[in-house]
Amino acid sequence: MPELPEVETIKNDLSSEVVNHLIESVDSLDPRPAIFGIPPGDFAARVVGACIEQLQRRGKYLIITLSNGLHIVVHLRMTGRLILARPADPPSRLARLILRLSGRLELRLEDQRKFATVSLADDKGIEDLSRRLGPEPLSEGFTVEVLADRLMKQRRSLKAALLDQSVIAGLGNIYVDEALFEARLHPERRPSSLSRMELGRLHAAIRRVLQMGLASRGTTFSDYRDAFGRPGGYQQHLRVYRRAGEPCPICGRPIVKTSVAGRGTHLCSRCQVPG
DNA sequence: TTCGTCCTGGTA
DNA sequence: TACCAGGACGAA
Repeated sequence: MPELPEVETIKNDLSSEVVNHLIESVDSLDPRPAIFGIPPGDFAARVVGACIEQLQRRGKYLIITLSNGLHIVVHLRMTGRLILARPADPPSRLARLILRLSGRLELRLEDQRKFATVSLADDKGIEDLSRRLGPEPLSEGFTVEVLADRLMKQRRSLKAALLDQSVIAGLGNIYVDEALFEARLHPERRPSSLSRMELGRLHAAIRRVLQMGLASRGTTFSDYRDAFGRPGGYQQHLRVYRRAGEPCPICGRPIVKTSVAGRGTHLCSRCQVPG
């Protein structure tokens, strides 16, 4: 599941490889178009001939800025991958969209479960997208005060609030479970019940797990790969996610798997006490 | 605010 | 063979 650290890793990998390359042609390989809002032919007509100027990440979105003023917006959802390849490399059966670039380079969107989305946006479209999303948790502006302000308005569970991209951008199920364990907060706590000290712990935990995930180049269970097709390494450092039955690294009690906000949720029932 | 939907491979 | 995994969005 590509979350902030995974998308950031892909963005960094791709930036050094595809910036200043021309899009020479586009191949849409799925009868059900991966491209949202525009017929595949129109998509090709609007991007072929443009140069890739910049790659950015906003939340879990990867934004490819072109020389013609348009942006290709990619969301990998659960199983999407953006892989760099050479034309001679045989395409994976999972390939859905191929951008053929100058310099005999290809950028391929592969997706087992076909949830990934690609769309085209102008500057205003990117502004609208960004406005819909909450703050970037690794930015300087993401202070304890900002976190407190955004959580105080929430009435649902802490986990549901943290998964909402309009509250904070970039967190998904893995890093939310890890951050809540790190902060010793139960996922079903009401956000408004958090003390100043607990908010401080949560703020530090969110940043810490994301930074560690980034340092490990993301988390791979089965699907996630970086732009070169390599798995990440953070799964070896996870403390609760997918570790049900294993001893809590702090107190030794078995990690429990339950369901919160409709998502599989992993926690230590001794270290993370409901408020 | 919660649930169903999209989708397919892996697992019980 | 049925169910589970889950990001985002629309419906109830």
